Amino acid sequence: MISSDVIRGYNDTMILYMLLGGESYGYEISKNIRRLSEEKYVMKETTLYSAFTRLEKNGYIASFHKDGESGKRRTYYRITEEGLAYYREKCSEWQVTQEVVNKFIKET
Amino acid sequence: MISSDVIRGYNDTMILYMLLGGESYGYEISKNIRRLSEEKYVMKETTLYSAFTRLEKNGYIASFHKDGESGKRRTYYRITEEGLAYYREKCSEWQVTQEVVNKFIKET
DNA sequence: CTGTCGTACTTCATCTGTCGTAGTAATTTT
DNA sequence: AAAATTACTACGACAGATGAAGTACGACAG
Repeated sequence: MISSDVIRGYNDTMILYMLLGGESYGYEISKNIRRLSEEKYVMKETTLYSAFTRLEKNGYIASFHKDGESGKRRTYYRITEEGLAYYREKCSEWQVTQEVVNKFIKET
Repeated sequence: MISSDVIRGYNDTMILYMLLGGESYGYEISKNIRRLSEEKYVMKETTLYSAFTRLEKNGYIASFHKDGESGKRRTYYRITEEGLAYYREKCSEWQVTQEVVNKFIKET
């Protein structure tokens, strides 16, 4: 199991990635992350929802409601331009991070 | 610059790696990390020293003093068997982490 | 012989993000 | 009708990173 301290800096990025394909909402994103990671990473509910608040506060995502849906009050999110820019930044940061950390890793 | 949240889970691992080559002390480790990462990562002093306390408390490193040294009170550390085991664990965890995170990263 | 720089730490207080616990409430499945 | 799943929200605790500040020794310049 992956320790959360490692992933810490990438929860937001994962969520943003999930929104690249179009709007979505908490539960769906959560399941998709789980599926995409092949069950290797499961984001905790509280982590997920607090990430939404943070991301929205930073202007990286925008929330809205769909009326006409059945009674489940879902909050949908879409990624913003700023969010996309931030995502891209994080992607290139990740490349550097990998390079750096790999220098401290002994194979086998 | 690499954000600290990403590295968070690997500061301890980096320190342990530095001790694989033999005993060392704070300032030296710090400089070596800096050098090995090609200036891409500089561990903050407070982070480094609080990591030492944690690592020692967990039995992953052991501290000692060399007498006969000039008046600079250096605290030396060496890695323990448990520390080595922990380091190896972290290394294989890192492989999984990379695989997982990479699924959420779009190239270019 | 004084001041500055580099070495080698320590203490303390703060912040951020994660996570456990718990609770609400609707819909779907059994 | 009960149980499970969906879809959240609130609250409090905790760990690790960090900024700011301070201590103290040695070397070296001016």
